[in-house]
Amino acid sequence: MAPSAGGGYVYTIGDLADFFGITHRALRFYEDKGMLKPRRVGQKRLYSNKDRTKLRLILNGKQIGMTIREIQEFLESYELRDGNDVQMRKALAKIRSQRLLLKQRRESIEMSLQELERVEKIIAGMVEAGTALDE
DNA sequence: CTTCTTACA
DNA sequence: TGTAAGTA
Repeated sequence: MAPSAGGGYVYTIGDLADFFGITHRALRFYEDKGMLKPRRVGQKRLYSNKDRTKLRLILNGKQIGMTIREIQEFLESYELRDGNDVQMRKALAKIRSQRLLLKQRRESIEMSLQELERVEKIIAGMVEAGTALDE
């Protein structure tokens, strides 16, 4: 992470990828989607602290279950600095619906687990009793 | 289809 | 870097 003339830090694509634990390809993917616009110096991309913040927003968005399109919209209003309230309300709604979704999945998984356990006991009992052997 | 990852040239 | 194939 090299400091720029202005005092702000700049990052290479590898710096950011390592920092956030993603690949350079993901960064290019987001760039193709117009969510990141790193400054170019020749071939190289140089990311500013602002880019880093945007990437964090993208990753946070992913974590709460936003689609790329939703994140794009979120970033748009973030950049425009308007609709901040609306923006946060939407994010909050997304968080709540995602929590509900994950809880439902957990319920479903727990039911599957219980069913598996039930069947496992039956089969284990058969094996132990020799009932499973066909003869 | 979406959202990347991996890999090759 | 473009592309293609694989993934979940």
